[in-house]
Amino acid sequence: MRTDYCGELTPEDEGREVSVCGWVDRRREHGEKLAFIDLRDHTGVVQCVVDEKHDLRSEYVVRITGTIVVRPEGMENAFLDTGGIELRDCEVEILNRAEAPPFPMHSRQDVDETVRLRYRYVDMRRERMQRNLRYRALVQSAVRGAMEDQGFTEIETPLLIASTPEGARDFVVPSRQKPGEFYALPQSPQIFKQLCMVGGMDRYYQIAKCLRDEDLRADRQFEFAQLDAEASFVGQEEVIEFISYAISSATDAVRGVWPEEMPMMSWIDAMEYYGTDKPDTRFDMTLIELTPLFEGTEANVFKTECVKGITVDGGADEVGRNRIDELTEMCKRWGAKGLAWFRVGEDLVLDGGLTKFMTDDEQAGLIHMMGAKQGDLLLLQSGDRHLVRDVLGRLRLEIGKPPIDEGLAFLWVVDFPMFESINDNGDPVAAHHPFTMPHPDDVDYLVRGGGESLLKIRSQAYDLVLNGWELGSGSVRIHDPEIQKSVFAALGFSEEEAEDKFGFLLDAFRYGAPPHAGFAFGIDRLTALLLGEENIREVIAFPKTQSGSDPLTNAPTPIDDRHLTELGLRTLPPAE
RNA sequence: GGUCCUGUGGUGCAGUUUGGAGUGCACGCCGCCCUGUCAAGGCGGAGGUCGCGAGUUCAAAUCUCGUCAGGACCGCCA
Repeated sequence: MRTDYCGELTPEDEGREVSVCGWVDRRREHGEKLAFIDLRDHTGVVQCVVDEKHDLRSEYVVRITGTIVVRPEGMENAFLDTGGIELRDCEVEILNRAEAPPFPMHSRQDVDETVRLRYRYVDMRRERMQRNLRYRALVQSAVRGAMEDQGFTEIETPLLIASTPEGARDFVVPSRQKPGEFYALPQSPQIFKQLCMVGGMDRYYQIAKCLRDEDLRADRQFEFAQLDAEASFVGQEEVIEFISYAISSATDAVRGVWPEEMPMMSWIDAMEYYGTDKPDTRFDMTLIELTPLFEGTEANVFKTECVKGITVDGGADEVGRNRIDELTEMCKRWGAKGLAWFRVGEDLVLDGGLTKFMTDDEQAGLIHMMGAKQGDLLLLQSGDRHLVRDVLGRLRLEIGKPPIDEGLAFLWVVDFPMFESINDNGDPVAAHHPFTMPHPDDVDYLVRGGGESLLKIRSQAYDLVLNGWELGSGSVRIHDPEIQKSVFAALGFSEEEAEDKFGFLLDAFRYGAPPHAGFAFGIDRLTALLLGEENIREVIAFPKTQSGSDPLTNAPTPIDDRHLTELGLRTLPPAE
């Protein structure tokens, strides 16, 4: 049926009779005896000269047979890859007619996303989705290749698994054979990959679909793909090497450049200097510690646990009063009391409502510590340390964040704490999952009811960040059942609870578990960022909307009563 | 659960602040003309419950309330 692809024809094909198949991209008619038909397939577009009567319309599916001719001088189209040639003496065979597409096929204007998703099969023909989905495939293949190179074996893990109460909300599947009982869809293959390590598979990987029933965002869908990996007899350093290699291969496949070595930063530095555990290191504007400067100050605003500030270069003029008010409102929404600001004027004189409460030394010290120069704007937060970091971190992004497609800044964040806080029952809240190995120097703090000292425990957990997005995370796992028991105990699980939820894992660890460590990163997020897309829906063939529905298939849909009965289910009227 | 933004022929927008006849622009679509165009060109035409529902008003795309859909974000996502 087809001898060649449209986009691959060149002047070297001159004289060949070829058959190409595809969709009518555009037609330019010059009376009954001459028409130019641009025929499009997934490789590109080629101009076909049709000089007989025909009835071709946009998006008709056709096969065109003709002879390749180098275009006459002056008729070339420099904007088209095949612009040097055309098909002559064309015979047109209409394989299928088509209605006019519901939106323009060219990418020069944005189209409402609901309409694109409703007609995704048409949208997919357009350049953007063709490019994105093909690059996504390149990412996956590069990642697979990199893992295979490093001795990893692909193993599939089940989709229908037991529900675990930890972590995100599970998607649940009713059991027909055991009415009233349910499977859960995996939030990640975490437990299975650890079992593979006990099973002597040595190095496992999988591009796994994971499902979490939590609200959707630009970087979150119900279901997403991750490169999931685990290796035996290795620690953090090796895992970071494995994953860096896979990520670099993917970056090379898409961007054509192998990234420089990926820098590392401790979790505590990320929090203190960037106010977040996923810093966007493409720009500076770091959080500067000012607490010592205001020790013993008379200014009430700064009589707090922590004072930090950021410097906006040239912000004194660029950031107007209205904008400052706007930023202040944002800070309040984020939980702050307000926003302290100072403009640095001529001779480094500070201008701002709070200067009258500050001594000359404090003002001079502020300028010095902030590294400020004339024309800068200084923004300060004071209060509880967690809040100061958080608010300033958000403010920093609000003011300085570059467009998502500008540059690539990978960053490994290491030395996460084991527990992120103590809840109202006095139990610690795990920062990562409860199979994470504590830092060897900190194991002694790991006691039930340890209170605040538990927060000092570092874990051997690490994240990979790209342009301020969390790409993925991993850890060295606990392989010693005794340590695992004390972590469960510290978390406030009773022996029975631990046995009930994870007994099979603890059992497995008794039969010779090797030391092991692993990682997982999101394929959707990586692909989106590599392609400069700010939304993972753009790299997913059939994504859901923010409210979790699919405009194409209308999922989710009700199921009929007979089906419900078979599953032993009954629906309740919607809650008030 | 919450905050904010958007909804106007098939598509993208303007019109809404300050109420006065479905008004306009670009693309697309349909018909006719056109033998070298390539985002072809020329002439003509069709196409609308201004998301939906209530309210205010002599009068609502425009103001108010509610609701639905989409999006960004907060919460949530071990």
